[in-house]
Amino acid sequence: MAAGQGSASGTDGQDTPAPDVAHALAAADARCARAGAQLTELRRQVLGLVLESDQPLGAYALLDKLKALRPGAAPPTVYRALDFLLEQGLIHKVERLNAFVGCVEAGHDHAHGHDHHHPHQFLICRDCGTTVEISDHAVAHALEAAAQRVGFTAIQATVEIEGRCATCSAAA
Amino acid sequence: MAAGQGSASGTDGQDTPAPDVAHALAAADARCARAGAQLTELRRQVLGLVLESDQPLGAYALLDKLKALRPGAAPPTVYRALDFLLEQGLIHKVERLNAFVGCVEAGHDHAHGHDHHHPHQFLICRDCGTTVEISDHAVAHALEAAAQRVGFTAIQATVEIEGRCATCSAAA
DNA sequence: GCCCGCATCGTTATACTGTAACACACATCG
DNA sequence: CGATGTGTGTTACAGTATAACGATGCGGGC
Repeated sequence: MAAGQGSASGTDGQDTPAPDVAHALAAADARCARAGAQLTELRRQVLGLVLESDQPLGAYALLDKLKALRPGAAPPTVYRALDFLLEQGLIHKVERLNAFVGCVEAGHDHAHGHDHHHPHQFLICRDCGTTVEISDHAVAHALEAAAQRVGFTAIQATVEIEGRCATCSAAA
Repeated sequence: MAAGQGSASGTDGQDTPAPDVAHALAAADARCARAGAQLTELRRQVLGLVLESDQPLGAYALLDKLKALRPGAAPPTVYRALDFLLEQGLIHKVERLNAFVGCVEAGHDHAHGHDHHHPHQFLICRDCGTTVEISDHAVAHALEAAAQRVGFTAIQATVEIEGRCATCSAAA
């Protein structure tokens, strides 16, 4: 079993045995422990699959991968795990793609007390589809200010910028 | 032709409850004319339905309403119209709700030359579900700046802020 | 007039995304 | 032991969106 981490399924040229993933999983463990949440085997597997991919994965793509580890997996299997991971802030959903990515800050060890969602934004390249997560505080502040201006109390923001990444810009 | 739309009546042929809607439709006409696009009867009907609603409408809710005007309407009927209206910037999609709203700026008469998408943001209340569109330039600039900081060329941004509207905040 | 290409729309079928509902296993607690 | 709560397996279904093909109508070139 446990061979699951590295050579996923001949994805692309990049075959990362990913010590990053192992580290992120350990951080996730600590985070869940602090939050009193259980990072079960299933949830860890799903998180691992999301983290392994450098690009957003749809729920059913994830399901396909998960089936290699859990033959009986069905849609609710993966959706329940995803819901948990979203609640814990370990992954984010890219609404425009109906897909999920590991959270860039999940690996950071914050002082306890900061266990919730952090502001984040996605940059999605129209040409190559590459999706990058950033966490820009100026954007967060602008959003907060804009909301307050109309008496709205912001809790969480979905920000997804579509455009052209540096690589594709250079190519064009 | 007695396809009533519920409220307004009495006026001859035209069955438009809101003068806002009529105005917006006229503006849409002008806009499409300038863009060399055809605002056909179907598209105008769908746009009218979206504009009539003060809240986001899902494609199938829209389809149900459209069936009153066009018995044969099917999913592609409404999706094609929505695609056109999105391209023309006459409506926006709220990704988190899989729903569509009329564009707040579509009714404004801009100097020609400004026929494309404008920056916009949605405020979605968790309690009452009310969705409001704003167009905050500070947010737009912050997004642009954040993107440029990583060499990304922004073309269009989806911004949806979830939280509590003024009314629901006051109630709580 | 006639043909052709194009955009629009009708129609059927299907793919993709997400949930409801119920059953079972196990752990904790009185 | 029974009761409760969480996590998971399993079946079925709801909701969202698109593919594919046909029919119509309109404008341009012959």
